[in-house]
Amino acid sequence: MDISTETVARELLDVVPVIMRTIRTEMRRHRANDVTVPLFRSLMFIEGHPGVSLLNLAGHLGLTSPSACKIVDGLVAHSMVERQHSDTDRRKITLELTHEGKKVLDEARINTQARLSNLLAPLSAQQSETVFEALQILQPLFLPAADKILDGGIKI
Amino acid sequence: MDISTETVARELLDVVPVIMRTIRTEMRRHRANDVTVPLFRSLMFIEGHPGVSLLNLAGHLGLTSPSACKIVDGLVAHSMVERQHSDTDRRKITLELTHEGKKVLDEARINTQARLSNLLAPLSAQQSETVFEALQILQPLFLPAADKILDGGIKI
DNA sequence: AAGATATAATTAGATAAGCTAATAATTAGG
DNA sequence: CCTAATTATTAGCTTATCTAATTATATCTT
Repeated sequence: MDISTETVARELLDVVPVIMRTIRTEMRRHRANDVTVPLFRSLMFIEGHPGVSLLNLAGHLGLTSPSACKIVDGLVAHSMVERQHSDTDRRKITLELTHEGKKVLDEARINTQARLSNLLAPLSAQQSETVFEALQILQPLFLPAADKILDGGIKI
Repeated sequence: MDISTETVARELLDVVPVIMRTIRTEMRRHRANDVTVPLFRSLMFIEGHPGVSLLNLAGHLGLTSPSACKIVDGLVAHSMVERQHSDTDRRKITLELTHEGKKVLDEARINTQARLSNLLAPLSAQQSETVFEALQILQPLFLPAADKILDGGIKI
């Protein structure tokens, strides 16, 4: 069977919003400490790239800097992230997870993954593999460009 | 290779938000006539199910009725949808696409699909098929329950 | 058949997540 | 040194969502 990219596009348009909605809802359902999808993704990225600048974060999230700035404001206000001026370039900031941030992130990750896992339980081993492969195929196509190269030209 | 549902869940959490962001952005980029993702999905559903009630629509979108109501308000205000009282039950409303709504939907569909198609162009035939299969596997798992059964018990 | 209950849609009011445009601070370049 | 460019932030707007309360209609119970 030959599947056109148009067909795949239509299917993406159909299915992705529904999955997204579920993810959002599941995340909202658990929160003792409000972690929404963008907050979660920010925490994930800062955990994996300690010391990133605001623009790095914005690039990864695919957001404008004001949007990322607001998110960081919130994370700092809730003591999940530490924001400091960079020593080498005072215009920049550096972002680090706090102990609290790490804790909240781990909890959210565990809970959301568990709930999604449950939903995926009916899948056969074969199906799980197909889905996994598909996600790995899709990821690089949709990564925001800014995500591929960090400041120093370092690929991440 | 054996992929656990936990692994798939983590991957979903990683990849789906990124795809979703792209879809939103692409949709926003084109709009001569502002069609956002929820509006688009509403138009699609009303097209496929003329005469649906507000609760039907809310169920399909996975939203509460006030949220769906607001969306419908907007669609009616822009003459994309006609809202009438049901003859058989005056509490209910019936929703129909207008000519204008059909036009806007077709345009948005064509443009967004084309842009997504472009992004998907690098895929091999094999990869397209994997992605397509994966989406078909995932869809039923994430469909809101209200979507499966309409008023009369009719499966859609 | 009247009154109580349930259901459908809406309104009101809140919050979060985005955006663009403008501003402030700092660095880099001619 | 002064102009450019870059980084972050602020201000102000829109959209999308929610919960709780309201209105109108239908159904059920005696």
